Amino acid sequence: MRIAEVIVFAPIAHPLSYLIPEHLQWVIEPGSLVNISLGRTKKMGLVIGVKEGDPHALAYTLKPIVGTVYDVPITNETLIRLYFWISRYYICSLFSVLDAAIPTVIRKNIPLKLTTYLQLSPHIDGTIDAQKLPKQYEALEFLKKNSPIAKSQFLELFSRNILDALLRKNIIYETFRREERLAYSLPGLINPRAYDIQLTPEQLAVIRSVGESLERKAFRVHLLHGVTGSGKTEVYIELMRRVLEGGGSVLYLLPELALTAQVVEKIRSRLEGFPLWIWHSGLSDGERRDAWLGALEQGASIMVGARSALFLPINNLRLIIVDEEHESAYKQSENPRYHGRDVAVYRAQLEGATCLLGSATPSLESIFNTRFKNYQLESLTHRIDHRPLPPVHVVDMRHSLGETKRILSPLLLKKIGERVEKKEQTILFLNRRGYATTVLCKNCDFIATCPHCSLPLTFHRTINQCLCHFCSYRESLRGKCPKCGSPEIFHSGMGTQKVEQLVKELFPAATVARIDSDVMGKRHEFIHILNHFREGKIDILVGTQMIGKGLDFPKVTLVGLINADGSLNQQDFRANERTFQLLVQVAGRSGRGEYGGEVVLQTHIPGNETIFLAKNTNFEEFIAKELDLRKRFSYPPYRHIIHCNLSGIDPVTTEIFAKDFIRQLEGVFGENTADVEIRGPTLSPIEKIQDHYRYSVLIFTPSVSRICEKMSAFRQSITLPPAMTLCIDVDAQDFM
DNA sequence: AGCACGCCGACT
DNA sequence: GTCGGCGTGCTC
Repeated sequence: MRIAEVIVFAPIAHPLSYLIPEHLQWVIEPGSLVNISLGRTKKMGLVIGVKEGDPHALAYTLKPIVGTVYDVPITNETLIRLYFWISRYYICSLFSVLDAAIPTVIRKNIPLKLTTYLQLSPHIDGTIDAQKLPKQYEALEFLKKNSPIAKSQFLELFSRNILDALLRKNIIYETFRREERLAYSLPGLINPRAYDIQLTPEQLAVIRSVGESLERKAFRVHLLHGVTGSGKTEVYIELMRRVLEGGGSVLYLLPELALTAQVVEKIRSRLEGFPLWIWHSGLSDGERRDAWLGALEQGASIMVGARSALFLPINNLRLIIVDEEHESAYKQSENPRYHGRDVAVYRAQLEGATCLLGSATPSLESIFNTRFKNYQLESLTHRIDHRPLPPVHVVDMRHSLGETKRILSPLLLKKIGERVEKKEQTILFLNRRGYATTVLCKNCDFIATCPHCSLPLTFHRTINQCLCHFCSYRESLRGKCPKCGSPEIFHSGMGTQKVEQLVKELFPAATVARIDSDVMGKRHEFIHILNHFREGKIDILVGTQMIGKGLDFPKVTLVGLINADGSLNQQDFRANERTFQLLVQVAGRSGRGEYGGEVVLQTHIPGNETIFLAKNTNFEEFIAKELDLRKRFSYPPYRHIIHCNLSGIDPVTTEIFAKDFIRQLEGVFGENTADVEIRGPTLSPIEKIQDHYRYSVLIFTPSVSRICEKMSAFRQSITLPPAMTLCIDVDAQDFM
């Protein structure tokens, strides 16, 4: 008898076996979605394997599979291996992986939505008297120009009666068709520059190198480090073309959906004729279904999407591009807490495909991998047409007093004024991460730092002390700055609205727009603002880091970074890295066209090394310094961190449990071995969320694969006290 | 996840 | 005596 191994859509750690009934013998394969009964409830499951076996040899009786949801498998063995790997590596249930990997529309098998259309009959008997029946006449004239038309659209213009009359007279008839909801109908950005592309020698060299991997059809990872404005997208498109022409498919990943429209437009204009699909969280059920089934059936296609697109069953996948690979938005913050970039690399490995990671500011992890693993580094060192990187002016804001000057320095104001006069564009950029209550001396550059962790301390009002969240070191800094004199607890809080309002007051002649999370919620409004900005209808754009990524506006000649140091105060060993990336990326928005450009960077710590290196876009030196620092403290990328977050209502029992948790961990792994170092527990930076106190336990390890199985077993063995939750975050990106 | 079983408090 | 709380455990 044939037996199917089925993962049930229920939190069961283990696959269950089901009999394959005779009539489904040749239908069920790994990847088939099936209906099964579990206990006395009906459930859905995914077949992950089929084997020959004797059902009577088992201690329990097997139930038969009730039926299949589709007549074809909706996923494949490669993806099944990917699910298992994610579950193992990220220490989460298979159920949670499937939940993220297989969308509910696919699980529900919702019938395809048909839209009713109205079609003008080819032969019309007689005419309609324009005098007697003016409305019907009008409708007919309209239909002559607009047939076929969606019924709903027609009814917005004409009444129900008119429609019925025309139907009765057989002037029109109803038809049904599948809704057109391919990527092509996406409301997009206005087509960026139409061009005749002349690739630079540097670009050609990268294409040649990655092209070799594509031809070899063996797994390989390339990291493309190309300065802002160096034409990375052109390289991607050229490589995509090669893959598509050879009959392969491409997956193009972006860290967030705000960027998809722009990229899709660019690809569409350059790679016409190849099917292109979009995948992100904003799709409707129908769009999702179309994209999934389209990917499954169609070869030589392009899929542009967010990290969840990694789970699409793409036919003959040859190339995965991870754009802006350094972005921490690639990390999912709910279970399964996977990193899109790392899963992309693993999927490419399973597929025997090429993986291309690209960024102007690659992550330390990826740079590390080019040196110590097998990633191949590719570089684009020049901007297109040898345009220079914009000069950066650093403005010391420490002694700025007064409402206006505290936010906009005289230099920045002067330069904005010049742009407004010359009708050039300005982007003003706010670093929103600037809310941490770091202890920072206004007089000298002193930042209170933990002596054991090389991390800034956070001031806690409740205990009136500075605390390190990595090792619990605490220190009273009341009185004076240990370096000079007057200490002050500094926090830079200012919103985009405030800046917008101020700029409007100061430059009444200019058109000012703002993009922040409020606007981002509305996709159309966001695109609308960007279109207006591109068309030059907006002079000054104010926003947060959302506008700092990948956008290409040739007429921007000034970028102002209002609080460049905000993210340096973060309670996180990646603070330098994030700040550097942010500053370089945002500065890169300036001077992309033929007009040149410059950057004004306002900071309270002008002497800070990260800011200095970002000012000069000195990537090499930044990497050298930062890698050295990480090595000294054995932070990533030298070791991985598994962040365990324990939270409970009562602070005392939660802390006691956290300590007990560590004791048990040490029981499993030993106290400090080469494989595992355990730190904590410490109160989390956000110590209380919704009345739950949160404690962090950090596990440092050189290899997650070596310990994840033990971790998983450990997690299952412990019983959590009531109202206590445990989150395990492998390769955590933030420790809040 | 469901849905059982199971062991303790307040009700016809 | 039973109804019902939700703690623990199993589902091929």
